[in-house]
Order: sequence, then structure tokens, then C-alpha cells
Amino acid sequence: MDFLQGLNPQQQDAVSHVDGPLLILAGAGSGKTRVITHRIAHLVRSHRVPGPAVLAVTFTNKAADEMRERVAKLLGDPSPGSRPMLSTFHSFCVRLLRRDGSPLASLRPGFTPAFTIYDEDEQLALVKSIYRNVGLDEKFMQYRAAISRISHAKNHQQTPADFYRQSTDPKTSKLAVVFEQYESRLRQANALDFDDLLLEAVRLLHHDQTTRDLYNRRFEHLMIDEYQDTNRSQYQLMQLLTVRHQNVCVVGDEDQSIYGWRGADIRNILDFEKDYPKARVIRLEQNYRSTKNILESAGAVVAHNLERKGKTLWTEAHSGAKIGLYEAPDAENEALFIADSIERLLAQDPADRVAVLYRTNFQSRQIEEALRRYGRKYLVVGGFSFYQRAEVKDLLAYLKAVASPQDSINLLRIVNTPARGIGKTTVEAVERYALERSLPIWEASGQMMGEKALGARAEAALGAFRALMERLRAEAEGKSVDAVLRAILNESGYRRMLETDPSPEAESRLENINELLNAAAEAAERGEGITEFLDHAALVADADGLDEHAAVSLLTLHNAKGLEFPVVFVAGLEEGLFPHSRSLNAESMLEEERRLCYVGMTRARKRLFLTWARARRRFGGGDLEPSVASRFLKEVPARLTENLSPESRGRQVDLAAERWEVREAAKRNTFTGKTYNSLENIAQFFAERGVAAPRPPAPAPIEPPAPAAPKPVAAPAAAKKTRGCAAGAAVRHPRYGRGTVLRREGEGDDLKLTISFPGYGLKKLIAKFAGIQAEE
DNA sequence: TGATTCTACGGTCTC
DNA sequence: CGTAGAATCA
Repeated sequence: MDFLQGLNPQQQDAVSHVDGPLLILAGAGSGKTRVITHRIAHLVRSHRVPGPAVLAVTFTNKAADEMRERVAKLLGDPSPGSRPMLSTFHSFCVRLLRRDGSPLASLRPGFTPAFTIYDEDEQLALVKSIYRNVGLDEKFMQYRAAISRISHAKNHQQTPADFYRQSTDPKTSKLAVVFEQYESRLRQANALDFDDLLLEAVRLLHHDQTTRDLYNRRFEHLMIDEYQDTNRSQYQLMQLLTVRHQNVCVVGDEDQSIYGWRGADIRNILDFEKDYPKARVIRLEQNYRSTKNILESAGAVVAHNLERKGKTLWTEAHSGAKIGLYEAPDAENEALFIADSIERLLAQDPADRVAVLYRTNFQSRQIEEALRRYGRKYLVVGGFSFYQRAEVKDLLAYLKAVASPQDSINLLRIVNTPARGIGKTTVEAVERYALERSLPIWEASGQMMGEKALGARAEAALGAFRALMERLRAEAEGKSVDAVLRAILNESGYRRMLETDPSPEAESRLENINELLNAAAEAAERGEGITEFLDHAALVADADGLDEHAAVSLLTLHNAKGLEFPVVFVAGLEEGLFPHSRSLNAESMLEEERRLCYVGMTRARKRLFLTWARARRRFGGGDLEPSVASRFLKEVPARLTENLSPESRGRQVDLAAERWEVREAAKRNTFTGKTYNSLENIAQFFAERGVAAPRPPAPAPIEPPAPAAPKPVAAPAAAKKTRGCAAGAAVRHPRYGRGTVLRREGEGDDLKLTISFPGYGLKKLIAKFAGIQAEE
């Protein structure tokens, strides 16, 4: 097969470049992924480079998976041993440290390749605990701010001592203490945070020549995707992996650099030619994705930036529709406009996929509400993911504590969950003891037991807990992940805690736990052990959860990187929101916001809408605060746009959702769930069980407007059956038997009843599905 | 000690 | 509005 076929001359150039450094400046939609995958196939097939000697690194698992698939197809499904290696930076480093990381022990005391990965929650717990120990509280500095400053320092190769020396104010000096504690507690727990994964891999390759040689021999070619978003350690990693051959090909677009706040250094791409004077530079400037209007608008916006190499994208596509602009009176109306437009567009073209992009996650809520009013299914990418749920994290904490006795943070998380009589005072005493002797909590509690340093009650409770953990550790030997999890669930009392919990959430928590058990069983079938399972849980990203087939996706602009959609809405284009208020002071930050805007706009293939609201509430119950149109809106050339705002059209906005009957339907339709893919969303919960969700009437065609005459909604059938269920009424449930209604919420199909069942406690049920009967 | 209620406060983006 | 931590009561 000829891997150059069907490529334009620049793409062919890039694919056929084999030896030495190569920089591909690939504009949005210029066939970047195609070039990378074809180049890999070309190296393997035409130049006989062994598959495993090619390493390609991306930022998300999703991108890596997609490329892996495409490469496999090009190569005709190679055997596992001959596949090129496609990976994210983080998982590559984890694998390196687990497989070949032992020598790091001489650089990082206590390190073993069985290290634990600490995610954000664990970092947070750690910092909280340090604050307590050194007598600080959040008034000193917010936990997250402290974490981010520590992370920044680490990424700039500062030790706590450096940090302390360079501090100029007392606040920073104090923070240095937190930093020092943070590092030593990580080491004590043999834990690495996300930054460490990269930093320690770099340190190992830097100081250990054997490992460096090994990896330089192993990989003959290195490719890096999204190079504009690499940070310093990723840059060093690149250099260390290519000292021998310099066969490095980086692909990026400085106009799409949007992770400066995370340490991405745009100079990496701007200065690539300085770092590698012999580098070839190839520009891909033909766009294959968007219409001319979309491309030109986005280009006009980003042209306001100074810090760029400058390039002009062009396309053979037709002009297409104009960019739709919508100025809403308030955020609710903006959301309704979006939902309404989506209905119309999907009515025309049901196969199209739509993305609604926003700057901050909280904006999704209102848009979700509007979409629900229309009965439109949607998928929220990001927000609260499965692995962040408390019950899932609890079980993973057990798993980590079982696997790694010195992991104090996870041990503390579960020591009294479920409640087993180890209260605050006991925990504090153990923490103090541990701190004074710099011992892990596990050791400290063991010693305290021996010294009879605790009261009888606390000692009994703690002893029982220690016995539990020891038993679990013994049982875990040689068992599969799911078996270990099941043992934890049963023996710790966690399952019983949820089963006896009368609150309605407990049920969905059990569901989540079952899902976790399934995931564990699947992992075990693939041959994964406990560590691999935990690694996987730590390294999944929100964007990885995107379902390509969902008709409507809601996601942040950051999560939209690398994706494309026929129809795109960018919402909330207001000064202070987008560009975000925190970036208004510095020009460089403002440019990053502008690039973000560029990224969002260039996701669109056919239609692009930009919306903003003249007023918006910051808090749920707060006031409507006025806002000003984003400067980015003014940077879009007027001749390319079409104003869709009600005023400019000389008539009142006719949103179906503002009509009476849709509002009524919406009232009955207020779910409590946050995301479509969450079990909290009742509609989806039942849809998966083959029960149709209650749907508001489909919106009428645009013209002529449907009469808005209020007419009573017929009482749904289910309501009749439950008519007698007023508060205080006696009812019967097929499973729980007799109960008393305490509370009514909603009406019709969505009538929810809170019922007290003797022996089962309180249950919140949806009358329609629960099969409740009024008791005579 | 543990469960429940009360109150104060606050929100970029993410591997 | 949602959450975290404090205060309160059993």
C-alpha cells in the first residue's frame, strides 16, 4: 500500500520525511491525525522500522486510541508484538517507572515501582492534613491555590529549599514549609502526583545512563502530537528520548496552545527550530474541515494575537452559511435559544452532531435544563466523572490501602468509613503520634496499640480495623481485582452500610459500586492486576468519555480540542466569562483565551453560532448581573455574520420553549440529575431499562407560530392511580409493603413520593414506576 | 462517638 | 445553589 496516496504535497512531504527532527505546523482541520498515522505506517512498511521502535505520544487516551486504531487499519492489523507504541505522556511515564523505575530509588528515597498515584482529591486531603499539622487554615491560602503553586514550583525544578530561599514574603516562606511537608509525605507514602509522573521519569532518564540508553535503543522514532501544549518536563522527556538519533517529529499549532496555566510552554513550539537547527519545517495550511466563512472568522479572531508564527489557512470549501450571532436578554434565554435552534437544525438534518461549548463547567447547568425542556438527549463531557464519585473513591482508597500499607492518606479516608467507632479524637491522636515520629499512620497505630496509648474503647475499635486490613491484605494475595474488591465490600461493612441506608441515593451508590465491580472483572479478564486497574482509574480523562454518536454534546472549550462537529455553539461570549476575568490583566493570558476561542470556532464544519447574554446570575439565588459582549465577538468580521437576536429581526423571539404547554411539561420534567450519563438522571436510568421517558410535546414547526392558547394538560394515567397519595396516606409497595407517605413532589408522570416503610426506612420513589397502591 | 442541623462562603480550564 | 466545616444533640 502506498501511504502517500490521497495526500496533498505538504502532507506527503511530512509523511516521507524519515531521519532527523521535523516540525509540522498543522493548522486546525489540516489533516494532522492523517499525517501522523500515515507517517507511522510509512516508517514501518516502507522503511522497515520495527513497529515497537516507533513511539507516538498524545495528550488524551482518546486521541491515542483513535490513532492506534487507524494505524492498525493501515498496517493490516499487526500482531501485538509488532505494533507501534501509542500512548499518552502520563501513561508512558507510568509504564516506564513501573517497568524500569527501580534505579530511581537512589534518587528518591523510598521509591519502589509499586508506587501509588495521587490524584487531585488525594493531593487535597494531603494538603489539608499538612495545614492541620502546621497550624494553618484556609484563610492563609486556599488549598487549591497552594497545590497549584506547589505544582508550578515543581514543574520549574524548584525544591522546597529553593522555593524558601527565593521567597520574598512571609506567606511564601510558610508555603515553602507546606511544600516541604508535601514532598516528604509523598515520599513516605511512596506516592507520586501527576507532576511527579513526568518529573521522575525525566529525572530517571537524566541521571541513569543505562535506562536512558535502553530507551534510546528501544525507540528509533518519536512523534509528539499537540506539541504546542507540552510543558517543560515533556520537552525534556523528548530530548532525553532522542539523544542518540534526534528522530523526533512534533506536530502542533501555536494558535491552539491553550494549556499555559497548566505549565504548557508555548516557547517549546516557537523555538523548536532553535533547539534543533537542522529541523525541517513543514506547514499544513489547507483546511479540510470547515466552510470558508467559519475559517475566515476564526482566522480573523486569532489574527489579533501577536505571539504567533502566523499562517493563513485556506480551503476549497464553499462559503457556507453565515456565522449566527445571538444576543440574549439573560442566560436562561440564551440556553433556550440554543436548545430551540438545535431542534430546528436536527429536524432538518437528523444525522448531524451538535456541540455546545462553554468556558466554565457551571454554564452547562442552564443549557442542560433547556435541553431537558425539549426532551432532547444530551451528553455532558466532564463534570463529575464516575471515578470521582465518593463511593467509587472510597473503594479505590481501600484497594490502595490494601495494596500499599504506607499510604496514609487513603488509610485515613477509610479508617472510619463505614463508621466503626474510630472518631475524630482517636484519629487526631494517631496523626500526632505519626507526625512526631515521622511514621506512616499504619506503623503509628500499630505502635500505639502496643504501648496502650489509647483508651480501651478506641483501642478495641482501632484493633478491629487493623485486623480487618491485615485480613484483607492476606486475602488479596494472588486474587483478581474484582475478588479483592468484593472482599473489601463485604468484610469492611461498606456494602451493609449502603444497604441499610434509607436515603434514596444509597441505591444509586450501590449501582455505581456494581459498575465498578464490573469494570474490575473486565480488567481482570484482560489480565490486569490491582496496580494496573488503579493506574487506569487515575489516568482516564474526562474527554475520554466522549461518545462520538451522541447527537448533542456539552463540553468545555478545553475538552473540545482535537474534535470536530457539523454544528457548534459557543456560548457565554461575555467579558469576564470568556475571556475569563482572571485573564484580563495580562496580555499573554488574554491571547490564550483568544486561542481558546479560535479552537472552539474551528471545531465547526458547517454551522457556527456565537451567543451571549446581557445578564447572568453568578450564584443560584443571586442577582442578575449585567454583562458586556466579549471582545472576541467584535473581532469577527461583520460581513460574515448574521444577527439572530430578536431585536434585529423586528419581532419577538419565538422560542417553542417559552410557550405555555412546553413550560408546563418542563415543570413536570425537572430531573435532579446532573449529567445524562449519570445514574442520577432518572430519565436515562429508566430508558436503559426500556421504559420511555416522559416527553414534553415536540416543538411545533417554526412558521406559523403555534397558538399559545393555554389549555389544560390531561391528567396522565399514572396520576389517577396515585391520586390518593397525599401526605399522611397509607400506601402499599410490592417490595416494601405498607408505608406512610411523608412528602409529595412533582405531579403527573413525575410524581415523586417520599414514603416511610417500617423496616426499610425512608424511600423516595417515582409513583409512575414504583407500582404504589393506595391502601384502604 | 456519630448523626443531624446550621451557617458561611464561594466558583477557569485538566493530565 | 451546593458544599464543607462547625455546632449541636442523642
